Amino acid sequence: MTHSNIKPTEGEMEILQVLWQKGLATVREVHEALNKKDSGYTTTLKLMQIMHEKGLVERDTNQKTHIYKAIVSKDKTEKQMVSKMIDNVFNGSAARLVMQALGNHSASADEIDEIKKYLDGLK
Amino acid sequence: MTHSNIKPTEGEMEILQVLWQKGLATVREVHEALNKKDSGYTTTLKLMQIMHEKGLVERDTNQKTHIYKAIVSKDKTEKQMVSKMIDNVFNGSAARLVMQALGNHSASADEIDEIKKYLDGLK
DNA sequence: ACCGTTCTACGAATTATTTCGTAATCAAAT
DNA sequence: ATTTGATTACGAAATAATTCGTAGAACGGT
Repeated sequence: MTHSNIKPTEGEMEILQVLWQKGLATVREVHEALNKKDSGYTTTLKLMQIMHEKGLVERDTNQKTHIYKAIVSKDKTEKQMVSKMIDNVFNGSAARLVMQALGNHSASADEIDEIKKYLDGLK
Repeated sequence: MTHSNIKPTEGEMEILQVLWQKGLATVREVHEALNKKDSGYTTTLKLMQIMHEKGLVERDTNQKTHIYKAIVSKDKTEKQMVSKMIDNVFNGSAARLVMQALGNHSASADEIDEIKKYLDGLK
């Protein structure tokens, strides 16, 4: 691998979610989006500063209120997390993960159809 | 929920894998199964002792060498981890997780067929 | 009985992650 | 100008997870 193995922590992951969804956001916006009653504003701020050091996000500091943006791609990060779970939890079998996901999480008939279509497309 | 929300750490998860696979195992056996060059025997021991305190595993201490066994069910634990990931990473969409898992290289044609069969069975 | 090996117990060091308190800065409103 | 409120920076405490060192008990072979 030439490139960084990103491993966002759980807290960082939550923040990334918000950034991916919003595109651009201030710390305040992120903090309110995840409305955590258990932790304060400066906690979110600190996390985002650390994420900046790690290169997970970039920010525009021209204004007093900085504007953040995810650098890591949603797709890549998701793939990585899924890969890790397949390895760690399902001994490398993607199929087992899929079945566990479907058996459990009351996938709707629509979702199932969608997945079948997707599977057909794979061949 | 009446019942415990188990959240094995990553290290604990690795050990559970081994226990699920072997059924019964000593610390030594577990430690060699995960052949970590980066951490010693007593680390594995300590982890397993902590898992015992947490009620993740039980052990037979009649012999000098204790024999461990997972208490938490493989299926339930897997479901929980998958659920958590669906919520945390895929905003509640099982389908998105599935597609991300399959979009990966990791699924072989055989696996895909297996999944399709499984999907048919769901209806 | 003794020695060498293997095991458990467990405190403590290390590392990672999250959380907060406080100071300094800036902007807006009075 | 002064105050008020929102912001960043950042050290440090709090919490969680991993790792190790060492002591003591148990076992097997000689």
